[in-house]
Amino acid sequence: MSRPLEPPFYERPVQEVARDLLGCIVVHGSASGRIVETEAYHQIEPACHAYVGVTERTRTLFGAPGTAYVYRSYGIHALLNAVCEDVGTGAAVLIRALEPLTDIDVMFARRRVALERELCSGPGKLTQALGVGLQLNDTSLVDGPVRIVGPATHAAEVVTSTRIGITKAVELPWRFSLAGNPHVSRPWPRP
DNA sequence: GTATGGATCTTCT
DNA sequence: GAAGATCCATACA
Repeated sequence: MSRPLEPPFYERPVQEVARDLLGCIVVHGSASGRIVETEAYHQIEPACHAYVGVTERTRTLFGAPGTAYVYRSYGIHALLNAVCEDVGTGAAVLIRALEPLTDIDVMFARRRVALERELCSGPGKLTQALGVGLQLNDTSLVDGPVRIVGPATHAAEVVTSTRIGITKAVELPWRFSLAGNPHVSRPWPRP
């Protein structure tokens, strides 16, 4: 049986949630994909948007656990996060990569790429493939329109490494991915 | 295969 | 006015 993850799942340390989200499924309409890569962000470290406190942009980050935080990156891309921990705490898990499961033909139509591994292998790519946009900011990941369902179904080891694309707090090992999965956004660092 | 720069716009200083 | 949790096309090796 699979069902949407409930708020208590998100109301835990954000690093635990990031690790446990691997293998769960993101669903939007009839399109879905398995989470294979995540990153944790928390207000205590400067790479997180919430580090500067509550602003119009970051308000969602301090909201209820299990809420979607969608924001625009580099003026072009929409990035999907799952808000974690208590109300009033700015913490979220960035969904960085998915393994496409259903409605793959629709994803190809949205993405206009040739290879399946190019559909969702990056945080800006997967939102485009799923049709997730900024209008879904501050919506529920429990009741939809975008849902994350569990329990996790995968047999792979979880690899921990450092986060990607940031300039502050780069040393924190808060990136989690499934070992050997071809749909991750970047290869893993050498052992 | 790796390297570089452009696109494009919100947010905060 | 500058920077940013990115992606893609293009150039070169």
